[in-house]
Amino acid sequence: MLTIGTLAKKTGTKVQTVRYYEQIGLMPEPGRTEGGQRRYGDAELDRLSFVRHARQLGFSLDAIRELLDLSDHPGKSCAEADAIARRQLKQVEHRLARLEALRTELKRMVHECSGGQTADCRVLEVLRDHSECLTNHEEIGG
Amino acid sequence: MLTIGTLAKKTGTKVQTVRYYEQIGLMPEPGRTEGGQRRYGDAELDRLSFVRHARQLGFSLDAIRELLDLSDHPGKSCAEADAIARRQLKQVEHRLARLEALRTELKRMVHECSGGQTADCRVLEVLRDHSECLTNHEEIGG
DNA sequence: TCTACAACTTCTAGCAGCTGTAGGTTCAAG
DNA sequence: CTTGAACCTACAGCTGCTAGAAGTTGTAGA
Repeated sequence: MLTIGTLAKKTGTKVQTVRYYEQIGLMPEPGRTEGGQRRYGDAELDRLSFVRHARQLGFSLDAIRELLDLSDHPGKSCAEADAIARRQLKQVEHRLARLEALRTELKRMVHECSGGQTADCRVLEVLRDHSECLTNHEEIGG
Repeated sequence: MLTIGTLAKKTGTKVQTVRYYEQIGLMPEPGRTEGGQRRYGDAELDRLSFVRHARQLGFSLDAIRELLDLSDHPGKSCAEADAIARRQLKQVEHRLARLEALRTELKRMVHECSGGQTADCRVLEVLRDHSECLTNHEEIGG
């Protein structure tokens, strides 16, 4: 039986985060000691590892909820899990494209800065005048 | 003189966001009509455009605050603005590297999914077992 | 067995950067 | 003068945690 601290350490999670996952129903309510402290078994360890790994791959908590549900029903079609992963892949590729455009623009800004006074700063100038950009970056980006 | 709605439309911002920027001191308190409605001039339009453009390039509101301050003092050295932009470029490049690793992993997951039952789903399997990953993705990523 | 103290407990608030809603007021066109 | 879109304030909510306060439990060493 693992304490919440041990479970957290084993999965690279903060204790508060484990409790948060329990609160939002992503982790089950675990058994407790007489004094009221949480104790976990291997099933919970596996589940939390799954969650953390999916988070590392950028899945949202909602997506993870779906994936966990699918994982809990081995007879279901794999298609749904596949769709979720594909959706995530699309998102990642979309963000990649955006970031690449941003990198280009930032590089250009930085490159053109001659190091004088802010009155002539290319960085500020580009920010002031959108028309100087080579790419469109309409969406909020990060 | 522009209403807040017109200002918002011209800069691709939501009305609430403009008020939010005012609240956090990123935008100045504008003049008001007798009835209490905000009215903006060209200076505010320029400033908001600057802010939005910087947001699109992924700068944080704090970074933007600094950039605005530099922009307001044309005699200052350009070095600070340059440093902020370089910092931002570094962040973008870091995120790019992460996302590229994620894309690789997601592609592999999706590619290997044969479309059967969830019991044999590669997507879920990979999530369950981190050791199947080719890359390390320790940080939270997206 | 006692003591010390790390680790646990709940509760609440805060972070970024907005976004949405409720309930009311103002402005401008017809 | 009426209508109704757009404005006003104030505050709650979003994601995914994270930090702090104030108090309790578990366990190792003396």
